[in-house]
Amino acid sequence: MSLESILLAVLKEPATGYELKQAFDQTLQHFWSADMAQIYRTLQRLENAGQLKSKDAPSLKGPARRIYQRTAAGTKQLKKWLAAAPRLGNERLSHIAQLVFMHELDDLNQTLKFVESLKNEFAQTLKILETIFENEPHKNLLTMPSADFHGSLGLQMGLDTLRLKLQWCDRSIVTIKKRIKHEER
Amino acid sequence: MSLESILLAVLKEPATGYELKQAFDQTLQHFWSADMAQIYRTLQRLENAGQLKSKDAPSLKGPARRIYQRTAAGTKQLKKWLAAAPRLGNERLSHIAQLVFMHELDDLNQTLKFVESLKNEFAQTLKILETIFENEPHKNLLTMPSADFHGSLGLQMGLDTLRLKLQWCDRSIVTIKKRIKHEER
DNA sequence: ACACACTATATGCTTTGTCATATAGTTAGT
DNA sequence: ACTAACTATATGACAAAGCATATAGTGTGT
Repeated sequence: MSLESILLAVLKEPATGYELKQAFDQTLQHFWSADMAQIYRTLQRLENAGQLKSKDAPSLKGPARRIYQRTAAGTKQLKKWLAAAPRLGNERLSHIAQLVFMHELDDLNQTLKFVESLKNEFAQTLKILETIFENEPHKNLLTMPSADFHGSLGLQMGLDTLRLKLQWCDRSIVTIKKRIKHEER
Repeated sequence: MSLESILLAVLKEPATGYELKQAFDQTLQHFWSADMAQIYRTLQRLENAGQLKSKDAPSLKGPARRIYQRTAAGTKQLKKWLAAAPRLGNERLSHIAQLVFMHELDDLNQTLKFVESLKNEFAQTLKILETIFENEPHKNLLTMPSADFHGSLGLQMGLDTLRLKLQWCDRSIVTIKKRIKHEER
């Protein structure tokens, strides 16, 4: 399971469920999202399976924290996942589905509005990724640490994809407007 | 729920669960995938909710078919979904997660192999979409039927995205190879 | 006669994911 | 003193998704 593997990956460095949730909200969610309930339960499951261990720790502010860390068994499991072939073809792009079937609304202004709001969303996400990129100490791709290098490849994919999506929005908006004008005649 | 809505959308024209599954396998899965069990059960649920109606029909080859069709209530429900704002941020790109954490394998040749296999997958999908595109009677975007126009917007997004992903693969492969050479020194 | 592929629907079981909510301590502002 | 925001973990209930498998008729090749 991907969430299990992602948690194992992040938990090379010890962290609590709460911290993991924040990591998801900030960066991870751009390729995988997870909610609290799921994270806490998955951590428990991984500990029961011996792939994580945990210890209690006091909190500066709030209730006691439970710090999880990967075990050797967990590392083994993680590497197995990392070495597997990519699993594609489970795309879930509900917004594209919406767009494709939107002719049912029989109102191109709705389509236009929809693509414009898509553009907005993409632009916001792009901004976030750009901030992440800028805050990285852009080291040389050849000499930077391997973890950073791999992260950089992923981030670049995200940046490129979002920029393309914005272009697609712009072009689509132009086309839709043209079609609206054409309809008005 | 997106699957429900997608089924409602496709079922303007009557179809059986089997035919819907084929539609998913051929084109729909590029933005939403669903398996048989899920489709049949969702159809039943939608019928119970009065959004679809079905009738039995004999089959030329095989057991009796159950043909589903959208009701007025179903259309209403569909339009509600179509008119809603896009729901982004539920990305589930396990392959990017894999790549980002692949430094744990401590073997850039594995990373290289991984990106190469990604490239292969993307290239195959692109071929499929290009075939779909070519088999369309490329009508004028201004005058073609509205359903085709909306489909075309979605298809264009898919084509653009895949071409970009292929470019990303190529650039990444070059970079990884450079890093491998750099490491060898 | 037999195997295999295809058409066709359906159920059982399990895993994942989502949403709401309970509990509880800390900090900062009004 | 009160409230809101934040830190922190957890459970209950349910919806969605995934995987295997049962059932059964038809057509094709060997």
